[in-house]
Amino acid sequence: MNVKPKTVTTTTTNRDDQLDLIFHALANRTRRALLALLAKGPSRVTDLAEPFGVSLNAISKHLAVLEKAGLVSRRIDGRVHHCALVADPMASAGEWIAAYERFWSARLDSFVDYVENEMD
Amino acid sequence: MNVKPKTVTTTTTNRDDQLDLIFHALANRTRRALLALLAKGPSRVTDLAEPFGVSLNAISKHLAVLEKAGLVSRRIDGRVHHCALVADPMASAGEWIAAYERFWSARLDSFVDYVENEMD
DNA sequence: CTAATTGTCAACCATATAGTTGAATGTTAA
DNA sequence: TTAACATTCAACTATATGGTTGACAATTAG
Repeated sequence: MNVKPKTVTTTTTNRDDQLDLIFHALANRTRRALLALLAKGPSRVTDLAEPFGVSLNAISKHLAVLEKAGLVSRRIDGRVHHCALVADPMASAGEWIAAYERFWSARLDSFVDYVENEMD
Repeated sequence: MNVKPKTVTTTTTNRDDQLDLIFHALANRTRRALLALLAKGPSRVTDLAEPFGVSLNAISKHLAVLEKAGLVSRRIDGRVHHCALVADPMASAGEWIAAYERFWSARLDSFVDYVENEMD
């Protein structure tokens, strides 16, 4: 008796925490642009910062936010940090959004119906 | 010459502004829960607030954020405000995310390959 | 060894967020 | 007409955000 498990498999962060972090990370255009850059391949912090009109420090902070959301990984090689895109967490966000797909496909469907019946 | 158009079709908010608003709106679990409620049908503000352990005012503010992002519409009928889900803007966010799908489908693909070749 | 490079840390600032309480507005019901 | 109801507005608090500058630690190059 009283054998309820102590390790509750709390995945450290539950789904809501994770979605909070991911959506928050995506809610900034500079961070989205950083992800777009990383989609072209891994890159050093300085190179990532170069296209933006803000300080290296600001980019460093943005990368920390992305890292916390699991969207960026980092390999430290001497003094240079190589950052890489980790898109997997976006799948969670995408799935969450996809659950609402039927609510916006309706309009499209009626447009399709309209087009399909236009020959009448 | 010098006939460049003056009305640049600035849709008042450009795509980045819109994504900022949408992702920010989604980056809060209470607001996501509100959208989930509204997915079941339109609802009055008071009814929306009832399941949450926060003040009506807090919910009122969350609804304002969702409205600003275009995710909620409101029909005022006397003293009661009827809120409804407007999922369409989610499509933009979904499309943005979908552009990264190939970066996480890789893993899934190799799993599919593995399964498909398991008979060898 | 010294100097330049890479990147973070620390402190600071202005603004935004999420929440509160209390008052105000408008609407419906008794 | 008065009282209850449905919401927002206003003011306030605590914390987070995005940015800055300057210092620091570590690595590499001259």
